[in-house]
Amino acid sequence: MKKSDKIRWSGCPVRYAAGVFGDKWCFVLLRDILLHGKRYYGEFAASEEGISTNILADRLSRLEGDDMLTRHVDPNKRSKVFYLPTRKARALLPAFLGMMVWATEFDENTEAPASFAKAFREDPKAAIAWYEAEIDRVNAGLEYSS
Amino acid sequence: MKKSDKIRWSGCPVRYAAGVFGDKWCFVLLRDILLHGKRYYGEFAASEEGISTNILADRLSRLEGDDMLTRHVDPNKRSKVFYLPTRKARALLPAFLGMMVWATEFDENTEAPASFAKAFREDPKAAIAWYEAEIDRVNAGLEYSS
DNA sequence: AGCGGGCGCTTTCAAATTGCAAGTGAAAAT
DNA sequence: ATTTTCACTTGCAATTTGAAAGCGCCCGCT
Repeated sequence: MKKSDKIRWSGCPVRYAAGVFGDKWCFVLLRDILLHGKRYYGEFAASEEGISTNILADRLSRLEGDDMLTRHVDPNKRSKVFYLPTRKARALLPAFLGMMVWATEFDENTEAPASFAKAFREDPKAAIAWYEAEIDRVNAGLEYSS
Repeated sequence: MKKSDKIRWSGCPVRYAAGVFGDKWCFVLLRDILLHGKRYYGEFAASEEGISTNILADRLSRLEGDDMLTRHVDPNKRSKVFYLPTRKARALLPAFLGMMVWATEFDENTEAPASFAKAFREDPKAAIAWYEAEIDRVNAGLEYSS
């Protein structure tokens, strides 16, 4: 069960967003899926941040329940599982990239190249389209499955 | 002490953003400050979501430590305290509004009017400017203080 | 000057969540 | 047939949360 019994974490757009990904681990999972081309459970588990597997499983199923991801058994190796971003998750890209621009400006330890923020500010639509195409490219190698 | 000992929650822009406001309560506090014109401790405490005061105090000081807010004693009534958003917090507005557009599209229980998303999509800069002006307007009534 | 109330926290303690480590069971590889 | 890989699940200690009560300062009243 979720906390949604006490307060409806919907209604207000900000509260809704907080309910879906207002959590460190959901944040980095969405990053891995939307920006780093990760799809397999094992790839998420190996993330630099070191998420533990119980939390990983929990967050993946929450995101699936919130219609952000769909789960698929790899047809070529049925012991492996991958997750694909839904349209809803992909629609977060503009906001996500906006946050990245912000972080790039204010994090003095940022490792993001200045060119990224510059490109996004000059032509946000093009930057978004570029990441969308990346997502499609990664998905293309997997999408002949249930 | 913070969790930053084990993993540096900076470097990667998404991880940095998650470190600063990847938390339900920081999310709603920033909403209240950036979008709802709240400034006083008492106003935050009275938020619809019902944050408890220990968490509120903790999050306010975290946000202050992350240079998102500055704390001020009300010169007219020195038992009251208000918080002002920094330039860094205000710079989140574009990303924040982008998330709101997203939530408005996908939350079936949204209470946000369709006109909001429409206005933002048609002229994001104008929408941002409008909220910036609101923030200035609210601050104007308070900014003759330490 | 004294006193009662409002206000911004801080403390207390139980309950929920997290995180590490060690399973488990199905499927692949050997 | 046996081992290995893989995606979780479980057990348990440690951290975090949340509701409620407490504390100290400031203000307004008398």
